[in-house]
Amino acid sequence: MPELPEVEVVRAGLARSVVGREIGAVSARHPRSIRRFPGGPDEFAAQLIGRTVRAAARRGKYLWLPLSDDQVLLGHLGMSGQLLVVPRSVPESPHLRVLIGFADDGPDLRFLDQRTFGGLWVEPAGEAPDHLPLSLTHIARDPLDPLFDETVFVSRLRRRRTEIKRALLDQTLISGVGNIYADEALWRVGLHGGRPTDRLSVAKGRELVTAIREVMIEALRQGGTSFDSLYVNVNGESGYFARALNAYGRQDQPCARCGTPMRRESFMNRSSYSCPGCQPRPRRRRRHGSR
DNA sequence: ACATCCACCTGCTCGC
DNA sequence: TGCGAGCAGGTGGATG
Repeated sequence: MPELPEVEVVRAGLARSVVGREIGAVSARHPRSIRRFPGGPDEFAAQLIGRTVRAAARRGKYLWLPLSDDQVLLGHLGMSGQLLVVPRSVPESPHLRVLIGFADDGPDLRFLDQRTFGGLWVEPAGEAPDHLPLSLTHIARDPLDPLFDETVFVSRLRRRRTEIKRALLDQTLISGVGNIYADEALWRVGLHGGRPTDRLSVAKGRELVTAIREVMIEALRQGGTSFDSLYVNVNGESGYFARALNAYGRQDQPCARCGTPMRRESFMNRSSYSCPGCQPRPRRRRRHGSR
């Protein structure tokens, strides 16, 4: 899926292209894409038509558009979702799931989603300034959020009894990190993802946060990571960070730091990439209570 | 509360 | 060419 940098690219595009516009016709073409909205397609459209988009917000990998009347249009791109801003004359793609038109007859907002893991829904707004809706309160602040509390994150991380990569992918601990940026950040600080969280020093924890933030900011500057046309901005354009990746997808290629061929391991039913030289596997955890 | 696993989908690539 | 297996950037809900 798009991780934080890719979602932020989309949010910025929405801020430029749809804020201030009144929603016109709405058509939900696939019930699965609005499954998180209890009312079904007609009610979904009714909740949107006539309302004006006030802002474009994001937390982690979730996006939302605060609307007039204290409602928000929420979205998650899942593994393959796209939010595109396209002129009405552009033919519909076979993966079009939700079509949102505007009263000004300008470009549509189209939600495309090949695998339908993503979705859109409408919900009452939360409190200002962000209007974070209730369904997102379990999502932790992300490392680019000015209110992200690094000290709290590191201490929660060290209280966990799990592996560091699992923890990074847990959106209730830190949001926005997915499989690519977890591997990139772990490579940068020389940690294997299997290292136990409760034996990480505070200093190393802070280093890790810095690495996550740095790799995300660099990716953002390059428009995000795109291996194919699935991950694009609202204008359908790919980002260029894929060429700057040091870990993800680099199995058997030399480590950019030490030259050792990179390894690929299976983890949580997905792939993890790391350097055997810079990121040694942890020794087996000592039994609890032993010394 | 916390930790872990799996279902939910489509489409592409690879080996036979 | 065809076919099955394996793989893909995520999450919520069910289970311990």
